[in-house]
Amino acid sequence: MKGISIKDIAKQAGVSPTTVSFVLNGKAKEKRISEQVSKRIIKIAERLKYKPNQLARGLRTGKTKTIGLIVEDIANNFFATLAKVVEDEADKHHYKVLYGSTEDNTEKAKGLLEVLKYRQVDGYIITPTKNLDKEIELLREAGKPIVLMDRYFPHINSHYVVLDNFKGAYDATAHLVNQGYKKIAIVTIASDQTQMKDRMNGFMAALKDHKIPFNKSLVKRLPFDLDRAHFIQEIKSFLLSVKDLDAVFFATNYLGISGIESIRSLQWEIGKEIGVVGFDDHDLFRLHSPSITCVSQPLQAIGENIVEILMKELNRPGAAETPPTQIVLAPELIVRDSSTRGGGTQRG
Amino acid sequence: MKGISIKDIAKQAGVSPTTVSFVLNGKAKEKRISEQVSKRIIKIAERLKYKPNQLARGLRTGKTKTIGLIVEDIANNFFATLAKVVEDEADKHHYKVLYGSTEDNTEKAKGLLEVLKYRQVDGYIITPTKNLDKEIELLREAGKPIVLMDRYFPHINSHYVVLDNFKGAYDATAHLVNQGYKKIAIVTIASDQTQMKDRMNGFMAALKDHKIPFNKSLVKRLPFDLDRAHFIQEIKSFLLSVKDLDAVFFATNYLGISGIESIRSLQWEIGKEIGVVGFDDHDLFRLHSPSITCVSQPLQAIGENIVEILMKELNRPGAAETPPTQIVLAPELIVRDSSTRGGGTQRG
DNA sequence: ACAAAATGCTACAACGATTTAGCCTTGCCC
DNA sequence: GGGCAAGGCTAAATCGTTGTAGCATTTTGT
Repeated sequence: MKGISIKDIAKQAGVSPTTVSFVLNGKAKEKRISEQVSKRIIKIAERLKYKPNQLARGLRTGKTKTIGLIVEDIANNFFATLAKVVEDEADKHHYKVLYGSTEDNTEKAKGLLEVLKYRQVDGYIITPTKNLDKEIELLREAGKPIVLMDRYFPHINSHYVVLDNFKGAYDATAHLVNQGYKKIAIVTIASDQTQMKDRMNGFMAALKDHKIPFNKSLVKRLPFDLDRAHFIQEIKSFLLSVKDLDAVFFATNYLGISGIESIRSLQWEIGKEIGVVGFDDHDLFRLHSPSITCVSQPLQAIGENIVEILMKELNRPGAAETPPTQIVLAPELIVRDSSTRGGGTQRG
Repeated sequence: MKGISIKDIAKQAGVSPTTVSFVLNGKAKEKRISEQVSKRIIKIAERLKYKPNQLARGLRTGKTKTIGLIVEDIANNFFATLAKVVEDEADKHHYKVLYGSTEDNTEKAKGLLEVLKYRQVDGYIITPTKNLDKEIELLREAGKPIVLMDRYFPHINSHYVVLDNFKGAYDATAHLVNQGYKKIAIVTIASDQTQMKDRMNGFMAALKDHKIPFNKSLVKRLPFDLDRAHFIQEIKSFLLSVKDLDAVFFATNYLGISGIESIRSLQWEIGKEIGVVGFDDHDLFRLHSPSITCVSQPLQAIGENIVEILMKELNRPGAAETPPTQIVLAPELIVRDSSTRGGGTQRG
């Protein structure tokens, strides 16, 4: 039941716990412990399969070798895949991950931060929610390494790794225009956060650059916390409300999925009657008939960058403030059949 | 930087840390601390936003309020969704979750167990790998609460929550037979673990009960650790190798996805030329054209049961061994177009 | 009025590690 | 042989919390 402690080893080796600690932490030379004693201690430690109690160590050193990962929803493919990358990368540095989902709810996010804080995690990877800037500032002031992901606060000088959402949306929209679509709508999430704003701006910029008239009736903003049935219902009535609708850009993966369902239940032929582009790649987009064009995020690179930045911060000496590393990765537009005018007829 | 400790409160309140601890742990009455002092302490604690250091508490009490969740792959939809349910349920009991992915590799799993152990997690939720029985026994003997999921070891008397995999596969196969399919193949993972064995057995039992001849050429067992391209390649050549193949049952979600890709690259019409049933539901199965029939697991119920059992164990007094709770949940066969002979022609 | 019981609180050890300060030898130099 | 340095180790404090044992003081019972 009780684990092996440093004392047990000390007793068996006939030395003090201090000596054992020195040896096991590789400070034998530095602390002038004889080879003889060192070897004996190491042998005993191995025989007893000694593993230091991380709680005790953490209490003493202030380092828990744990990072907190706050995502929007761990069940979402995008975040789950990222969690895997983060897990793997963190593991290389012997860190473990405590995760939590905010469901884009600021109160939940605050709660998570609090819990992670008093669990003394060493660093944070945060997908922030709307009003989390204050809390993040406080953490940062407390000297805790933080890397924001997916979105960030422009007025906060923090590390972050995000997608070039503007470019993602711009490319998607420009692609639709180049394919000959004239009346392009966007279905997005009602949110002031950077990732959604940038997508919206990218969409509008592309229209403008291609001299396509824009008006507000082409935009549908939905609340984040609808269930699927309501998403579908809202999207359907929106699509029906736009005259001569040509194509639609869904600004998140789950909107894309619900969007496809909506369009299908309207019995419109995707790629023929209506062009579709989604966000984030997904098995569904790849294998749907017709396959769905999408803006794909480089998940591996995102995760690697996040952990790399965090590790650098964690190993940074003392309170030396480093200038924030802010990485904006390029998306890839994966062109598939849903946006290439498969040769079919058009409605209207 | 430094957090507020019990000592800070003690100092401000002019009492001893012991008193503060008693009050803050709700033992004021029991330990006969006056109302006056109690209130004062509580007020100060609130003002300072005191949060107990969980490391220190864990070190002292031996309880970390953390559970270890070992899954096969957190990026897999099935496990990610379950991780969400576990997170939510654990949160209700103020537990946090440390996760890790085994990739079905026993060495990785052992490593994870070790790490979780010396991080003193209170309980474990484990998706075991092949030879993990020994380690699990050891943990159990050490009195650690453990709940296995997705699969279990028949010779180990442990708690577990699994699907009735036999029934899942049986129902799927029987359904195909009832739809008139005669030559039904199975693509599964080469594994001796219960979940795969049961699926295999369910498949065979259904064939037998329906007097459909069985032979080994109808079975393809693939190693778990292939990448998608190789899965597809293997599945394609297998499908081509079976004479008069009618229908195929894919025994895991990722095999189903690769299976669909394989069949499509063979240009066979799913649901018409070949019946298909997959395992675990997925957006792709629901929205594929044609939609894919599948055996669906009750994820919410699985997660709830797991956490419920674990919490019961965690609150169990001392070493009182409880008889293991072993829950086998019924799957639901979701019948869709891929297995209902959409009226099209058949090959051959 | 005096012992016994109840009240209200605290000192201190412990959890398991790390780390600072320092103790005793032994060896060396002149 | 006296002083100094180096060598080889350890005592004890510390991290923040909990919990046992116990110390005063007041109240109660007879």
